[in-house]
Amino acid sequence: MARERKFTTDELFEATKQLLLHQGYEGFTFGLLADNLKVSRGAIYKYYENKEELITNFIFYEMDQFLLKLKKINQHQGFEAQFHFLLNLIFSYSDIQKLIKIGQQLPGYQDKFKTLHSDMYQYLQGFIELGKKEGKLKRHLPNNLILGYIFQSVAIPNHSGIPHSEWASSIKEIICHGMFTD
Amino acid sequence: MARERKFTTDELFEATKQLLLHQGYEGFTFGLLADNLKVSRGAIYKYYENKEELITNFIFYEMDQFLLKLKKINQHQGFEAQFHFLLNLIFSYSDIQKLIKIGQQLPGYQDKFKTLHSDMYQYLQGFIELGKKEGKLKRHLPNNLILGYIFQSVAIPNHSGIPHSEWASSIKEIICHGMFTD
DNA sequence: CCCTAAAGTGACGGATGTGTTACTTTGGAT
DNA sequence: ATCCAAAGTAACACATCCGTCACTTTAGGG
Repeated sequence: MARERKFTTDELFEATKQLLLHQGYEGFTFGLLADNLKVSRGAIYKYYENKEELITNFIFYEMDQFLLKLKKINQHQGFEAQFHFLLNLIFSYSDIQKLIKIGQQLPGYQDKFKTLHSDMYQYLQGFIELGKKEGKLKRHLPNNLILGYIFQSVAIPNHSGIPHSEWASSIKEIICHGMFTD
Repeated sequence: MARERKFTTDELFEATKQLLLHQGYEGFTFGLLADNLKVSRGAIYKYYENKEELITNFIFYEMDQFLLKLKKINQHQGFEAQFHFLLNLIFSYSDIQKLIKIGQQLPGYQDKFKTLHSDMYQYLQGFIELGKKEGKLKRHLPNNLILGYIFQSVAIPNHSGIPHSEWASSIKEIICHGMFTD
């Protein structure tokens, strides 16, 4: 009963993601996006009223995906297992941090993103507390610093082309035991 | 022999810095900048041909300032002293990482920034090697990961308002000895 | 086969940013 | 007092992006 679509929502979101990561919020335009999808600009307006609505929808979608997987952390028994699950998850969603920061730029949504972000941190407080209770994590370190530290670690640029597995395991080691020998 | 200026280069650079950090490269405009300086847009064109030239000049200036201080690292004896000097320096220049990333967006200057960046890393190789030679740093960790890690650590957002001194010393501890107890 | 409704197009008017230029202001030198 | 050159202004022409709207295309149901 209708004409065939020239792009799917998945393709739209993927193109949006790439553009956002490479151009940032201000550099993102429907023109570029339409070019990417080989479609006219007007076609996108059939689905989203404006750039803000599209980006908001997209980033909330990405965060939902991430939170969904994050909540599986409780399926793992013991702090150590949860810790490795979390690190692997963050590595596989290494772009999410950047996207959240872009989301915070959205006019009128700063609050929503702030609460979403702090909800996430809140949700992980239990994980941190478990680590401290099990005597694995140093008690005197602020919880939010520990979490921020873990999330930030994936953003370190790997210019020198070190293989991913070596890179990841090195980071894990520094997070756990530091870069000093003693 | 000339009229009094309404803004100094320092004021211009400071306003540029704030705008760049808050709006990003694409969101930065001469209009906003002129408003900030309470001056007409045209006045800025008396000194810089366009936005790209201004931003390029500004970021190179900032990096030069940073590199100048960085080179004082050799005035400190021993790895440990150099390590704390570097960390304190990075904390006091916590914006420079963001600015460098913006610089990498400058069309036609990616290469220049890449080499500048890798020069900086190159310059610090000696420092890392010293740490390894003194037996302080773990030998098997890639040098560039260690450096990237140190530089990245100041970017962790301190939302919960923990005092700077506690924040900084906690970060130092994690970098050195990790967040695990053993 | 024809009609319909969803999908897509292209051109519009408005807003904003850019770089230029002719103009005015101003302070020191003669 | 006058002149000049640097400093600043304001308006212009140009480009880009935005959101809209009247239009065309196309697949499926009757």
